[in-house]
Amino acid sequence: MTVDEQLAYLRKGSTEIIREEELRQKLAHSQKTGKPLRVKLGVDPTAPDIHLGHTVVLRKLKHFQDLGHTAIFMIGDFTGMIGDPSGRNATRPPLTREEILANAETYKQQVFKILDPERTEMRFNSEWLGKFTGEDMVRLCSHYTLARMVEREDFRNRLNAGQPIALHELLYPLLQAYDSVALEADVELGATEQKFNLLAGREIQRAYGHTSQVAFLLPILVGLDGVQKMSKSFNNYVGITESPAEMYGKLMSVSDQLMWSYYELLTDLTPAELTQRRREVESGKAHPMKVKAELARRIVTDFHSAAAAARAEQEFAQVVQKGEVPAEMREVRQAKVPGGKEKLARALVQWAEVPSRAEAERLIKQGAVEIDGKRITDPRFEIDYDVPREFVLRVGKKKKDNYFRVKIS
RNA sequence: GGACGGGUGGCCGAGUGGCUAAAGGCAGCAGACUGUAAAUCUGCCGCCCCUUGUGGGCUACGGAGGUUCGAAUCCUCCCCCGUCCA
Repeated sequence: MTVDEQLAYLRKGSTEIIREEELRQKLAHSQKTGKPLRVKLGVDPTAPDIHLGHTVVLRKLKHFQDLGHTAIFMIGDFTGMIGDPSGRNATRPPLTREEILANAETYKQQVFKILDPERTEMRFNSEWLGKFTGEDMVRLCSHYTLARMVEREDFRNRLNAGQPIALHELLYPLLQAYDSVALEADVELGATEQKFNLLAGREIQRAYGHTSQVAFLLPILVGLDGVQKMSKSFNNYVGITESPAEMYGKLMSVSDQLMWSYYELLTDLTPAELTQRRREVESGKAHPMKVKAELARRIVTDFHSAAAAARAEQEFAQVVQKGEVPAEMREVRQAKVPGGKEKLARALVQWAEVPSRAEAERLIKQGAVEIDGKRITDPRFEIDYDVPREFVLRVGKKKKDNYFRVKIS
């Protein structure tokens, strides 16, 4: 591949590359010397489970790997004690060492679903930051000014709004920047909200006599709600370890509009293929639902397999679209009790993980509970434990995970 | 260190002695509609108990005490946040 072809390949799906010319030079230099670029991605160990939102940037890192470069997946176990202030409007309490390590471990197990382990350098920033002396810290801080720091949008907003900013939060960008020095990064990837941090990296690298990294920015994936960024705390995410059925169902539930952004950021369709699909939908040649199904299938295939995706699709059509009972469902066992019976509401808490009895009664009254296809609306309904039998229970919307096979024996 | 303002349910935010499990909004959940959705409409939205009722009980307005028949609301002390001054 020529340098220009490489550049085009990398550019897809990116928001901004600062500066693109520098990236071109770095790519050219790498090609000439045969020395791969060091491409850094740092993650905060505060959100242990990886969801599709994280994969946007991971996929880009993979693209660099595809071109033969070195991916550095850095877990900010040290900076995790601070928590990235990006996009946040309140100070968050520092995590404990144990929490951080546990989270980091989870990350480790998940990223290789996308990255090639052979070409990945897995690092922890406590490796160098843990050894930082007071003197090192003072020296690092001397390279930046308060005015510059407060320039940053989220700090400025919080300051203006009279919200607290703890001093250690100011350290975050500096430490992240120093990571680039320690790792000798040529490129750092990040979501757009990371712009400030990545640019700080460029300056700090220069201050330490290194060449500046290229700041490579990618869009933030919008969550399933179509409004907020995908995040576990908004509960609008698709985790990459979720079951095929769950993933498929969630992806099918995104709005028609949102699916295009998912196509762009979560699949390897070329820009041309993307435009084609869009045209087909707009002209009525293709049904949006079919196109969405393809998206769901592709993503499930990435994290599971084509077979799993096909099964999920079939199941979805059956359960959700036709309202049929799924082929497989979770089983719940209940011992037979002679003459025994129990309020359905109480049983739901136990069987279907309904959070409370009050909630269970609410669901019943609202018509969200079915036994063998028959809707139960009486909150006083009792389940008989006297006779051994089995039945199908549905709690909540028609989707696979809401069905249970209850066996009384 | 001082002066002033503030801390309310997952979040935002009303409420200044009883009518307040606490307005309103957001988020969430369920139902209807649909192409899976989205949008829209409707209902729900602290927990527990039952005889499911304009039912009973418990917990809740930063924390601990106190005043009162009764406190998110008043008093005292403490903790936390912000602004200004030093």
